[in-house]
Amino acid sequence: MKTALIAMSGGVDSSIAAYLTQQAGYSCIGCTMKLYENADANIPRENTCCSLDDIEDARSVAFRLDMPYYVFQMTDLFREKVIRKFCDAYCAGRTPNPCIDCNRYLKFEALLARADALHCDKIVTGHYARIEETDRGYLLKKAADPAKDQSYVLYMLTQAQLARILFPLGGLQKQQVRALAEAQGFVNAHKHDSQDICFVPDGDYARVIETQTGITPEPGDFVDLQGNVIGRHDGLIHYTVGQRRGLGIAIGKPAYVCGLDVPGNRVVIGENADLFRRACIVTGINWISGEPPQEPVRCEAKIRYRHPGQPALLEFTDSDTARLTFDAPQRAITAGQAAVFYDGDTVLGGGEILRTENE
RNA sequence: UGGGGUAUAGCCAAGCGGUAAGGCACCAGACUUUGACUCUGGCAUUCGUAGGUUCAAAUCCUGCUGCCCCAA
Repeated sequence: MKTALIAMSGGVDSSIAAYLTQQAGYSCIGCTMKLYENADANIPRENTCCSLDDIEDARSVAFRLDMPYYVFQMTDLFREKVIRKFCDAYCAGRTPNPCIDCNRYLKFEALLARADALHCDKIVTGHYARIEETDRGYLLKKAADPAKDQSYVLYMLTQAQLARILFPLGGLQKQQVRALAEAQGFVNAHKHDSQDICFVPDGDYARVIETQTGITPEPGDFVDLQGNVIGRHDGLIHYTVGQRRGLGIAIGKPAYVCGLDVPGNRVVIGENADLFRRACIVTGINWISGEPPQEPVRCEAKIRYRHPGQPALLEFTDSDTARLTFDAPQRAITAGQAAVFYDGDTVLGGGEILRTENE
């Protein structure tokens, strides 16, 4: 009998992933990765994934499904691979996507190591994405439910990993998942979907950076596109390209962050129209098939989680670096965010946006 | 020191005798497994201040105060 290790957050999705994997005939082990401590902070929080309540929810579901269940202590790894990288990126003027690092290093890399230790054939998560096996390897594809598709945050998966991963929810609609949870009487059938950065309990990510790094951000100048000083800012880490709220700049029309000048400790302000760029450089590219193309590739590219893919041309300049040029200018292409390339429903690969490029 | 102008929410600003537009900012929700964006809602019982005229004043008149400009 095949065995599977299931990552259970305590939410409805991974619970149903566990249920479906069991129904598919796998011998299952449930587990929750404890990524950070927040239970002792006593923060009233509905949307975290590592509180004691969440672990109890996961345990409850595993118990009902009669699965062995473990909690893996991964707070050190999470701090190192996710929180620290998150802080470093912000301090360097970039805007990171911590979910991607968490997936890469924790949900898949670390989990696979645990699966090996437990002699599990597969690992299972509640991600909404599909894996398809073909004679030329595995394909990573968008989920059937476009509203819940998470293929964007999975662009870093390798063929070796894809061979051992199951995404039981990839072909389902969210509604179906909820209905299944209700039918099974799972405690979390109506639990709120997770959202926001899990280790930032109140949305104040800047404070997390300050406490984690011990660095107090230096206030500096807001400048317009001509370089005129138009105000004072609270420190670079509070801002990201495209941001409008929280600037406190009243110039009669909406003001947006158009750029971060790290050496000058300045935040450049402009209008919405000033945010559009056609091209950027993407580095650290993972190509799902394992063989990056030699020729330029037409694709649809997403430059943030909830970006509708837009047609673009991808030209590699290096084995893991490429220039991405959109057919039409895109708003707020931001360094640190991931660019993910698609061919229809299929994820070709992705990487981190290094900078925008002028044409 | 004369002469002129102007004072409306945090900022800009409409209003010109009939009982406070709008924009920006801000706040709160919604949306969202990243940061953002976006959307919806809220936001001056009061118009520098003290009086006066009037049924009725932010709107007219007078004093005072602040700021701006010109002349010295």
